[in-house]
Amino acid sequence: MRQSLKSNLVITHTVSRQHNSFFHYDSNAKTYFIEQLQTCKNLISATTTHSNVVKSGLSNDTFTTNHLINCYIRFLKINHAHKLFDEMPQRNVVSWTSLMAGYVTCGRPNTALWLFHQMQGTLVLPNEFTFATLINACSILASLDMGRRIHGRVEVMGFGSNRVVCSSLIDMYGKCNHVDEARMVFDSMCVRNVVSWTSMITTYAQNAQGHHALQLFREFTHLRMEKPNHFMLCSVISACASLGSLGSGKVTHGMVIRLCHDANDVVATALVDMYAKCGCVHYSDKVFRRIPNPSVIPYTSMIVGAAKYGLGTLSLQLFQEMIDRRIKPNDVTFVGVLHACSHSGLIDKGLELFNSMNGKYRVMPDSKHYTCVADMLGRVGRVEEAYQLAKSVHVERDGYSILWGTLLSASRLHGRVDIAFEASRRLIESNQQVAGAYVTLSNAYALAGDWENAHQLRSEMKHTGICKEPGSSWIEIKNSTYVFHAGDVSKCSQANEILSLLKELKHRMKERGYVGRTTGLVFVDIEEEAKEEIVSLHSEKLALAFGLINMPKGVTIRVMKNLRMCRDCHESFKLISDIVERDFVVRDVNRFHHFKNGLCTCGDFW
DNA sequence: TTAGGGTTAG
Repeated sequence: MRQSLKSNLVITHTVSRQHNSFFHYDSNAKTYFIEQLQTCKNLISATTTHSNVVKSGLSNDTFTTNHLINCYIRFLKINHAHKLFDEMPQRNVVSWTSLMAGYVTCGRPNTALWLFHQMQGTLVLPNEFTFATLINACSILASLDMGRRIHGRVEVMGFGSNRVVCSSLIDMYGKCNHVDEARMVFDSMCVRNVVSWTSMITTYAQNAQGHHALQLFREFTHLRMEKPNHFMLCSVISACASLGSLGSGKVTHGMVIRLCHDANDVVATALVDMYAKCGCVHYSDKVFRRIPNPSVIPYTSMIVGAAKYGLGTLSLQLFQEMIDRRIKPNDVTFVGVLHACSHSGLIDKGLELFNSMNGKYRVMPDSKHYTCVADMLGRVGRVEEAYQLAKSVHVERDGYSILWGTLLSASRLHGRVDIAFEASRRLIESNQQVAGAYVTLSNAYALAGDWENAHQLRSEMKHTGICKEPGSSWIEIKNSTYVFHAGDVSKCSQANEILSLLKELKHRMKERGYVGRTTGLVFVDIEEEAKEEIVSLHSEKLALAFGLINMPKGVTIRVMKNLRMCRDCHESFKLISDIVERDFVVRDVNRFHHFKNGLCTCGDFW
């Protein structure tokens, strides 16, 4: 790399002879070079200017060299930047911080931390820019220990109230899954801005605390200090998705449109994901089709959404479409298409895609893909093949438990107690998913009629104090959330109604040829997992059924005609109408817009 | 008068 830099300089030296007016240092030349470095559009221009800087005798000037370093970093030429840094007679805090930030940008956060270690051996002191960069490196690495140590230095050196440093700290603690520490930093801030609020909202959203994320977003909007930007809206949409909260998701979508962020691809991708997770893949598709040139991420989001909804053919069509448009799939895309094949019974196609991953698409299969294939084979009863696959691959710690957990479920489902036993043994030995492994193995014994072993395992769990938290699932109906815990319907006021509905659904599904995963075991005390399964299995259909009961179609659209909405709201309504069904729109608009004498005075959806 | 923070798919 260093050799190529020299070559470039030789070439550009020849070129620059044509207009060699910068052989001597003067301040105008310096200003000109800096402007060139800040605005140059390609590496050739950068190296040409570099050559002229050298000829003009400015190569020892710290300020100009810092600009050169940052210019090379802009083109991701970190080795060029580091060589310049090494050759500097005098480096200041900007030189150090620029190079550290460059390494973070180039995906080498560890080198940035190593540079900080080197810097501590000099007389140059770090400033708030340096700390923000270092904390960002810790965030990427999810290195809590290093992050805490740098936080300590931040406080000692008096940068603890800097807004940018604090926002980085919130993000770092969030990425390390330490929500309380992130909140402590957030609460300690005297002045916050949209970035600090976004960091905290994102922390909640990414740590399964969607309700807290939405609550904080409400607080932010009530303050009316700044408008939410696309970063914040993305996190809010993501929180709605994690909660499966369609109502909040649609309201946030309305806000996205009103604040003119609907053309942002990242926001649109978040919406695609949110609608799919809320069970409205049809809306996902509408949002997706409005993205002019979707990259691999929106495509993958749509592929995964369709896959989870059982629309395997749609997933595969989208996959083919992106290949035709020369968009390169990545590892996540393959998780999506394999998942689609698995859930739609497209085994041959799934195996064909899996086998072509490396050769045709240059994506190396990893534990996620092995698990998808094991799941795909297991679902159709090809448990032996799934078992052979799992035994033949080497996977890391987390991937290992997921892969063998999948094998355990498949073997239990198809009565292969031998494989279930081995999968459980592997999980218990690896000290992961231990309680789940005990319960599933116990169920496998019960399914095979081996009640003695089933009870013995349960006794063992009691004696050793292994306890599995009951699973739960939830649905949101008309802005209320209904939570179901495995094996406990007593807290639900509509238990009888729900159970009779489940029976009815099960009956109809059987009529259509559905073969249940659970049999008479479902209502035996020992089988809490089985109950969990039946509740989660039907929750989506339950939501639909409740929808039919409690949300009749035909909420009159005439109401809208009597209302005069402000122009913004009217535009929002028109756009949303294009995306979602009308009866929902009417409810949403009536609920979240404020009307006075038939005139919309709405300033905010919230 | 150069360097720093928050977003989307599994």
